[in-house]
Amino acid sequence: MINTKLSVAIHILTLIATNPHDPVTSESIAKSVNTNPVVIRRLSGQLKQAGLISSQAGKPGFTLLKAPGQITILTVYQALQTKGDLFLIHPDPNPNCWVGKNIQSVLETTYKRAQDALEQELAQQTLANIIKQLTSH
Amino acid sequence: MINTKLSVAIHILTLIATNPHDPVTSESIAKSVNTNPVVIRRLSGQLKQAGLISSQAGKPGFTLLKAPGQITILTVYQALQTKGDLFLIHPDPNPNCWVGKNIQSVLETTYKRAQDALEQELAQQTLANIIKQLTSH
DNA sequence: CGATATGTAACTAAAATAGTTACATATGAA
DNA sequence: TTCATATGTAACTATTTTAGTTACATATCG
Repeated sequence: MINTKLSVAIHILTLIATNPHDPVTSESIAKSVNTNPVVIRRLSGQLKQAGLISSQAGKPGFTLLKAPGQITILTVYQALQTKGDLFLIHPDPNPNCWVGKNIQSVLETTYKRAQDALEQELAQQTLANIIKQLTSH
Repeated sequence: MINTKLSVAIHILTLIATNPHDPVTSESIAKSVNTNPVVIRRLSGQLKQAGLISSQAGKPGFTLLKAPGQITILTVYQALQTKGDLFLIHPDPNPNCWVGKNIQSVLETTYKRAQDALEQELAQQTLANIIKQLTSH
């Protein structure tokens, strides 16, 4: 299961993108997300490292570094990803068993296809897309 | 992240499918998976409830109820699923904020597409497929 | 210089994950 | 009919993940 970090990250980027003038601080974002400002700053740190936003200690607010149409949800997803695998495989099946010995590598292939399909779809959707849907609400 | 249950369930079904004659017990499966028999029995219970296998208390072994070619990985995945959502959305964004108020429903749509893409791919792959790949190793 | 914000480390609480012990119940061979 | 053996489950524990919080160092700018 994919945790709420992606949702919060998209929430953060949306607020920054739709408020290019007044500074959107971790404090104000936290109020909108309804969480602690540190949670926001931890995520903004990852988004910053991925080159999606910029910020400076002491200076309030964040700046979007790419156009919303250029930021795909896959990019955001990958910015938060530590280990790339969506599916977990049981770690030590019995190597003396015919199935146990080979199941892991077969599952890897199976899972890779599924994950590719997921990521391909996430690559189709952009921040601009999200914002557009939000405005039509 | 999707936990190891799906991997273990596929492992279970593979062992049952490839040993139609001698009884494959939770004990022997556990040895191949390298885990506790109770872990296997818990999963077999869910596979049983999904109509994929049958068993009787006291009688050793499990029986596959469908041809391996008719069992898709999606079916197995869904047999183990308690709540259907792959992505989690942060639960209570601020309803007084324009973004906070609508972000959840927009993310739902976004995530649904991604999950659909994943599931469509999982539906393409069957137990027969897995077994075939295993034998060619 | 001081109010305010970002950047992080460290800690806590809650939930998910996986494994284990214990035991009730059904089967089938001796 | 009895007993070894297997499935079916409940209950408990340990580990890891997830999310939130406190505390504080550091940078900005009026």
